[in-house]
Amino acid sequence: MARSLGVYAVEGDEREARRRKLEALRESGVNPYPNDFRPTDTTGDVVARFGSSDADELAQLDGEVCLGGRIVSRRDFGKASFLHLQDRRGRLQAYVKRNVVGDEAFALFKQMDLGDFIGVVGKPFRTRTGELTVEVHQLRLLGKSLRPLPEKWHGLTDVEARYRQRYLDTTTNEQVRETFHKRARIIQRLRQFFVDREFFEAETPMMQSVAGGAAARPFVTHHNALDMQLYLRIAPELYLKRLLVGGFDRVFELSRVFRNEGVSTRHNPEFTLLEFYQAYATYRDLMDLTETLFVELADDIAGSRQLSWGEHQLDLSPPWRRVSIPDYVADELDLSLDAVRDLDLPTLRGAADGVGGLLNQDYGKKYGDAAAGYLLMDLFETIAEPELIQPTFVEEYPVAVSPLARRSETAPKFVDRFELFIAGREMANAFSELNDPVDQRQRLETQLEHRAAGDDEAHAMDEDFVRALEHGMPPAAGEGIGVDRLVMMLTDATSIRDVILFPHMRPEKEVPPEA
RNA sequence: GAGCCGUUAGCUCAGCUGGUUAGAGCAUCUGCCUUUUAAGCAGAGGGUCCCGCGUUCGAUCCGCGGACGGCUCACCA
Repeated sequence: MARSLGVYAVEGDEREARRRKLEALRESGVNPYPNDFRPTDTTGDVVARFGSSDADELAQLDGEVCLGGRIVSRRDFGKASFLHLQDRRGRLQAYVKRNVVGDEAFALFKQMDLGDFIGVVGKPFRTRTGELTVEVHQLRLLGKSLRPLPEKWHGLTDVEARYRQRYLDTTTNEQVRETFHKRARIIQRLRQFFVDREFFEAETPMMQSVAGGAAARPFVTHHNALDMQLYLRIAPELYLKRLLVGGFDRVFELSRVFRNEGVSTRHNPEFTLLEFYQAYATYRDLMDLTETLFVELADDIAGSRQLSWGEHQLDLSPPWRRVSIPDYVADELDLSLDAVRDLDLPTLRGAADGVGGLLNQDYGKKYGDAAAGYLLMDLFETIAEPELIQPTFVEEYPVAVSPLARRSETAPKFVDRFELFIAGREMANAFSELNDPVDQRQRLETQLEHRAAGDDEAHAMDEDFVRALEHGMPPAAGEGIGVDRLVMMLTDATSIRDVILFPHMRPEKEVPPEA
């Protein structure tokens, strides 16, 4: 305790001053935290109504406006003061004069600080400099703030503080608020897009006894009453397909999944995934749908199909480029297309030598075509991904890396699948769904072999899922879209933490205690 | 998980080759100020220089270890 007094003496200084004001208010009978004030307007309403009125027009008004918000700046004079009030719609200047509000209210106002929530009633006018301002007739303290706001000019720029104390970031930085408003609108547009097309919105289990549907490590938890291990889902896929079996032939889910993996500018352990499944469609149909969706979003959110994302200038105008993996690899590395399509391991190994530094890392864990499939993917990613800047559908994936996708009828070692790349990032993953239960069981058993051989990201077996397929699933195509990355693209964010309100952080070593 | 960089007042930042008492602006406190908007003027207070160990007569500064963060890479969406 004595120690913390020393450590936090400085901040305590300002907080001490605010506490004293708080006590003084209470002693004079003022409740510093009332909840009986009802604003009838917002700053946005006032600007919309009076933003184009000149000083004379405003002078002839006889109505009042009533606002609630936080004091985010103030400029004091002896017997008057200007302040800016910020609410959900923006900020507006207010002018407090002692001879208007009265001595008592003005004395109270003098005790108010930056960061306090207040309610004001007053009349709009224009200042000498022409700024729309509310002349305050009455004011109330609605919520006392005991800690200082970040510096007014630079705002809060310390990245760590911005993420850990997002409330300060959003209070201070208008752009950040805008980004999250855009995110909310994107979520709504996504939902509406699928509802409009008669997709059923599903809510499937977040806690699963088998974490299926993707290749990723799950978070593990425990259910006490049932004394059983549960996993946070890594994907909703297997449940959404059960719904295809169950008669919902168009379904989607838009919510959180959890993957126990690294944190980076592109990864957060929990992230938002949109998955949708459409019966009687193929992955090719979903290409068209995806183009339509992205273009609608770009038009609405960014106002253009020409986007700037970090260092890249993007053009989302359809149709987008399509690239076949075996074609591309054979062409770029001057290999026999037949050998590549046949997943000929010696051919691919030889090519890997040429690419350099990419040989047999842990392909020993996999067998036969699987090893060749993984190798082909590594080859492709190494040589092609850096140039997948403009929207590109990459297609023809090896069966081994796609255990839930439908086998191609023309190239049986490949599946009917695409991934969408933009700015080198994977934005979507889609395929014609495997609805052959015999093939599905076999594929998952192969995954189990990989798992037994040490690949802890191999897919798990889900017996009930296979049983569901045995009851019959309509032919369908499904897709997953990484919503956070989509938001990043549409808001020109380079870190996923800039589009997630409360990104994952290590715990602080100590939160400063009460002084 | 690896590499590089960073951490100084509540906030934004200076701080020379290791040398007396670590500075500025904003914020806070006191006084003045009724059209300001990074308001102004005068004054005051506020620091475990991220933590620990070491080197040194002496460390915010150099070395080692650690914590947290950023970027890049790896895994992935």
